[in-house]
Amino acid sequence: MARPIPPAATAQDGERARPASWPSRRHRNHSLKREVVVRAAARAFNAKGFHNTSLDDIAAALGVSKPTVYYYVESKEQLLFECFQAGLELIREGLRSVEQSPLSARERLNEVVRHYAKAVASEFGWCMVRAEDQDLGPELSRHIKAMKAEIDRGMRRLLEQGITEGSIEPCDTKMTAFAMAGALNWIAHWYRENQPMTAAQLADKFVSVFETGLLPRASCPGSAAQPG
Amino acid sequence: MARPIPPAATAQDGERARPASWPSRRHRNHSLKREVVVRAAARAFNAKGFHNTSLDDIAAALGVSKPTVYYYVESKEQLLFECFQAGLELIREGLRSVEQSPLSARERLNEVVRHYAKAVASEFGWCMVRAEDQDLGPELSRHIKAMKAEIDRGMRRLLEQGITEGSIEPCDTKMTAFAMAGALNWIAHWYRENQPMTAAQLADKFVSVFETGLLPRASCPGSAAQPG
DNA sequence: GTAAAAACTTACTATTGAGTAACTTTTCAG
DNA sequence: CTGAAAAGTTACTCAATAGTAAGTTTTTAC
Repeated sequence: MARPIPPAATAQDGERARPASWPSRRHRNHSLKREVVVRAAARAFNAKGFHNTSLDDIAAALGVSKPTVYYYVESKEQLLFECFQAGLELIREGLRSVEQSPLSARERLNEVVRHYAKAVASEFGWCMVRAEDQDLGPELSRHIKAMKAEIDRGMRRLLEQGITEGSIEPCDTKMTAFAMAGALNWIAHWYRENQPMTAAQLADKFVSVFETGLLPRASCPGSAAQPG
Repeated sequence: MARPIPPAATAQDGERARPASWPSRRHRNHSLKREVVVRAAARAFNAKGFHNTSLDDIAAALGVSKPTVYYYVESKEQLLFECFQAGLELIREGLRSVEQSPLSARERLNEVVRHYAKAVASEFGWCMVRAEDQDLGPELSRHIKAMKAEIDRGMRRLLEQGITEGSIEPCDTKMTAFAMAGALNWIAHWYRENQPMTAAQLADKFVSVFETGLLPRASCPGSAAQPG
């Protein structure tokens, strides 16, 4: 009896399938299962919120008992942190991916926005965006804040570069970055309940919203196809 | 002994000072004190989050005992609901305030944005934005969702009108409304910790960010002073 | 002055849920 | 086959806290 965590869950939903057999053979890999646990936690937090989810819930969702969850993870706080981090890491990847790009700053920023939107629409999006730093101890909280600050700096720098090189309209870079990040973060609130489009389509929509602005520009020919 | 809730707290921080003596004389008015309790709850939730705030905390902040809080309010859930509602009501006021306005749809939308930003920067902003509907029963949750939907409809309608009349650049009104609301809601996350400007200044900044967009428009003369 | 209503108190109950101790089963190296 | 390590289990502890019961003080209507 006591069927362990179903290994199918690892490659089950979304995400490109993992190399199938990586560190050691069979399904008896600790870190792989740990990942499954974190993912289950993310889904549970997603559905019911952090404080309304007990570790018994998470265990039940996996078909195991609570101490098994503790066998893989140190505490509930740690579990939240991992979800947090997994989501933020997706965004940081987006920032790194354009570091060497020859595109204009605006196009690079758009690329970051696309990554960002997909990260927030992922299963970790809700945790990343909704988790309160008050639920993490000072250590972990500081770590998360540092990652967030890095993302903010990266976006502002792209805005500044774009303004300097002329691919982005001059603006208050701080407020613009805040507004963009806020709009993107908020996706986590509605996307899971209501998925009228794929994350990629959604990402493109947001790029377009950020680029356009409310003021009419129809009288300005060619502005929709700016160089860069 | 047992000094009751200090009436000074009502007019203590921010917000225009209340008429000082309104419904009945003396400080023995039930609904006035109830308001003080709700406001204290908002501040406490603001500081520590809903689930990390006990009713003992709120009572202590007011210098009374927990059953006194229950004397004014039915449950913790109700307390959250009131905060929620207080914030949303500020936004709805914004929407109503422009209903009869002769301004262009874009200017009316800007006015709504200004109201919205101020509401989110208020002491109820955090609750309104961060409270999870999972923390409210089905009844109250439905009520909140209805109010949110109304706000969304109002913003979309202004966008549509603006596009029709030419004061707003054509766009995907649904996504644009989502992005704007998200950016505004997110203000609640950073404004309380870091208040580099007044709520009014902040509101104007956001109006400007939404209007401008990232695509350069410098080559388009006169676009900054559109009619309407 | 006095009795009833309003406003608060102390001192509980009852539940939930994080985390652990101690024991059992499964897997696998040799 | 076998014993030790890995993976799980049952059955707890213990603290926090939402909410209440029952009694006390304060206010005010008359």
